[in-house]
Formats: sequence, C-alpha cells, structure tokens
Amino acid sequence: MKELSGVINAVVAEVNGLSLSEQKAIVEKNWPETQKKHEVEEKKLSPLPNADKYKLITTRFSPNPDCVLHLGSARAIVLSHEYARMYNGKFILRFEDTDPKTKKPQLQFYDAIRQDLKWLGCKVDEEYIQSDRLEIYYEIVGRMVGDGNAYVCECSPEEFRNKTLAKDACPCRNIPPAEQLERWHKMLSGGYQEGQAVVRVKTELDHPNPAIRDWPALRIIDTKKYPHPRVGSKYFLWPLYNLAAGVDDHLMGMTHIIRGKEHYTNMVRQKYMYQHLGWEYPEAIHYGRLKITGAALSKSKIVAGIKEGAFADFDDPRLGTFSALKKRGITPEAIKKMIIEVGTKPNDVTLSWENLYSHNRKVLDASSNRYFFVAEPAELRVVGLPKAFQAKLPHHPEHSERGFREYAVTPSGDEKAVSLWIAQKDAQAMEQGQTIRLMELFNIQIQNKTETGVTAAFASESYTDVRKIKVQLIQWIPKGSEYPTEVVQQDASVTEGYSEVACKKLKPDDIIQFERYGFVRVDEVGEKLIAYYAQK
RNA sequence: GCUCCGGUAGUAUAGUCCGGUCAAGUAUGCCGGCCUUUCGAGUCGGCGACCCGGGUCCGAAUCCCGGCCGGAGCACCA
Repeated sequence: MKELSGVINAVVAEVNGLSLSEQKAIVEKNWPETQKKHEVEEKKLSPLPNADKYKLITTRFSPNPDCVLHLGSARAIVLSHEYARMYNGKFILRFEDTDPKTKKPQLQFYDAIRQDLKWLGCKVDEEYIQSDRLEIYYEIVGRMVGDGNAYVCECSPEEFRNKTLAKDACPCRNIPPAEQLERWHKMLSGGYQEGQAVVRVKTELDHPNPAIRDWPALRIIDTKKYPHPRVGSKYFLWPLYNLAAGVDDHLMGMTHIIRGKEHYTNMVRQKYMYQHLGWEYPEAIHYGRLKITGAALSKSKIVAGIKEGAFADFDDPRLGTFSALKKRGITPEAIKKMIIEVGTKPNDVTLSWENLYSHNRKVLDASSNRYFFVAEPAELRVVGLPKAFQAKLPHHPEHSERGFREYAVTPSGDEKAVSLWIAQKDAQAMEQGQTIRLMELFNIQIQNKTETGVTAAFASESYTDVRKIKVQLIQWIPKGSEYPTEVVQQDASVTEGYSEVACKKLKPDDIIQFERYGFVRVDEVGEKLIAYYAQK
C-alpha cells in the first residue's frame, strides 16, 4: 500500500509540474475519447408536463404593478420565460392591476417592470393589462349568472361565512337565474354601493376546504374615492384574482401556469369556473418561496423602508430588487442560472449569496478587466531606485489581447526616491525587514512604519527572485496620478480610496475587478470614480 | 383549528413515480496540494446528507403506517 501511494504521489507530482496546456496536449494525444466528457453539462430544466399535448407552449408572468420586481419574483419570471424559449413557445406579460384599493397599482411600476424584464433578458412576446379588459370579465360573469353557475350575493361576509362553514347555501344562491340576471344588471348599472353585493362562482358546498366554497369573483369598488391609476373612476366593478386570472389564462391560450404555491387553492377554485364554462384548465406548476439570506425581499418591507428613509431608493444595495442587483454588478445570466438550478420544486428555498456569487463570478472573471485600487490610501516611500521603471500591467491575466496600461515610476532627489499609494490594510500588515513585491514593478524591503505611512528600500527588480519565497504581492498607485474613488459597499457604506488613472476611461455599467479587492460595477466616472461593490 | 404540500451534506440540487446499478451523484462552501506577478481564476485531493420510529420485502432514500419538523391556503388581496 505504502509503495503504491508513493508511486501515485510521484506521478501526481509529475503531472502537476506540467502546465495546464501541456497536460491537455498529452491527454488529447493519447486519450482523445475522454475529451468530450470534459464539457461541463449545463443544468437543464426538467421537461414540462404534457408538453406534447399543446401545439404552442404559452407561459406568462403576471405581476401587480404595485412595486418593482425583486429576486422573489425571479422564479416566476425566469422559469416561465425559459420554458417558453425551450419549447419555441410564447411568453406573455400580463399586468394584474385589478385592485385600485388595497393593492393599488402605481403608474411608474408598469414601466419599471418592463425595464426589469428587459434587463433580465426575458423578451416579452405579448403584453396585456387587465384594467383594459374589464368588459371581457363582465361578459363572462353575465354568462355564468345566466347559466346558474354564478350568482349575485347580497350577504355580508360574516353571514356568508357562517353559512358556508356549515356547508349551507346562502339565501342568494338558489334564486333562479332570471332573477339573478336582474341583480346582475342592477350591479352593472350601479344599483349597489361598495360592499353591498358580490358575484360568487358556484362550487360544491361541501368541499372539504371551506375557502373553496362559492368563491367571490367580482366586487364593487368606490373608484370615486379610490381611482385607478390608469382608468380612474370609469369602472366600479372590479374582478377578483380568480376571475381575472382564470379568464385570461384561458383566453390568452396559456398552456402552463408557473406560479408560487400560495396560488394552489386558487387553481382548485378556478377549476370550477373552467368546468362551468366548458374550458380545460392548463397545466399548473406551483413552486415554493425563494429567499436569500439577509436581503429584504418582501414588497411591503421594501416600500415601507423607502418611505421611512431606511433605504435610499429601489436600487439601494441592501435590497434584493433587480435594480439593486443590477447596480451592484450582479449579472442577469447569474440570476438565470441560479433559478434554473433551483428548478420548480414546491419547497421553499433559502439561497445564500455565495451561490449567486459563484455563478456571477464565472461570468465576471472572464469579462472583467483588472485595475488597481487602494482602499484608505497610505503613503509608501521607496528609496534607492537604481533607475526609472516602466510598469506594464495587463488588463486581464488570461487575455493579453486586451492590452495593457503603463505607468512610469521615476526616482527623484538625492535619495532616488519615489512615493506611491498603497492600501491601508496592506501597510498595516507590513513588518520591518519584510520583503514585499509591488505587482509588475519591483521588490522592496520595509524599513520603517509610522502612523502616516511606510518607508522602504528598493530590493530587486526580478519577480522570479522572490517568487520561490512567496512574498506578498500588493497593488500600488503612483502618487500624483491617483484617481479619487468611492466604493459603495453592500451595506451602503462608502469606502474611499484611489484607483489608477486608467480608470478615467471606464464607462458607467462597466464591471471590473479591483485586484485583490473584488468586482465592482462602475456607476459614475467624473471628478471621482463611483463604483458599487459586487463581490469577492 | 381546518384543508393542502413538503422534509437528501452549511446552502442548493439529482435520485423517490416504476425498490436492487445509491455504503447516495453534482454545484457551491470549507480544508490541503499544485499552478498562477490578485487574497481572483484554473487544477488535484479531502470534509460533509437520505427527519425519527415501526412495517412490507431476500433487499427501502425510494412502498405502507405513525410521529416530529417546516411551508402554503383559510380576504369583497394578488
């Protein structure tokens, strides 16, 4: 056994001694058949139930425009959109803005939601707004009332509740359709005030779940008092969720409904309506809630926090809104991959940021150019430079074709000295006598450390000299060519520092990596560079 | 309380329908080696899980029963 492990270790050491490309070349030459397997298999969505039953797979995302979108909605959006694409189907955006009173929509959010979807890369094939479709719901209700499948109920909520809890019909239920139609016309013409009547869809009265029994489909809202942001006071009869969503899902040809499990009983309710109307209910998938550790994801908390001033705006980095994630440099690709990985299970999931970051890092590591940034700058004075140096810093360690930036480091004075900025954190970690390498420049030996900075002596130029002894490599910025920079952290605090002058050429929305610091998204390039911290 | 769901490593997921190939796969995380002018990436190795108790069976993560834990719904909200 010992002999064997000795041999194994020797072989492993030998292979590890080769560069990656050498290793690849050997494998390709000797065992070409193994290469295919190395392609990382992307996690895919499981097939949709009964997909072959439908000729055009149609899904939808149907938000209430009463807030911006956030990570909590990501499951509905990404899954619905991805499935539509996977089957060459259709993805519909439907605004469910039928509550002008308690979940009042706001005009600004219709467009904010469209923007969020666009950013996510979820292309909408068709868009509908329910507040434009009220007449359609009235027509369906009229049909159901006439058929005796729905009725106008004048009972108070309490009265009705007592009856159904006992599995009894309320007094309105058995009134013949002709008379019900009269009530319905009275309702349509404004003969009832808010709260005086409601339309109910008939179900089995003895359904085991009392919440299903004769559910309400349409109610009256005093829109003089509570005008709708889009249609004002034009309508006073507003459909409830199950009427509006149920009717639209059929009329819009929905084949697969993907929504949170809080809607499970709504499916049961709507199936009664579908039966009354002779429609076939689509396939429904109910997934669980998605949380992310530490982020405020509930609409009410987001809205309240902004109102109270706890958060600056909807894109405050502490929030889980898409606009905040965007501002922080989280890519839509990372979000999509994460959601696809999580899939459609009905379990609640609590994602950790690490999970999102790892997906994001894969995207960012390849795309982001590298720059130097020193947080909370300290001065480093190096004496005894034998000559002037020209540092050539690659924009990306694996992509030399992206070019370089160059900085001159020229000694001056009797001491042949030069002053540089380094990060406070690095300065503090230094000890007298220690050798440090300034990346792509030269090696120094620390002489003296004070409150205000560090003095060091030029040691040598060659990197290979110090590589073996694994000295600390740090980033630096020539004094006099610094670019004042603020990095907004994830908790909205601000870190001051200097980035290199090359950063002046960056543009807003560029995502870069500050070496040994982390990925940041460029927000403003002006007198100062303002960047948002994304992740390590 | 009532009506539904669900419980696989720190997190997420595969496997559960149709019991054996699962002493449980993958990703991420953590630890270590190698590589690398970033504390990044890459690469190699390691750590770590079937909620509990019964039953059926030659055999259970998978089927049955009971318990425990978690979630959702019980609005004239969506």
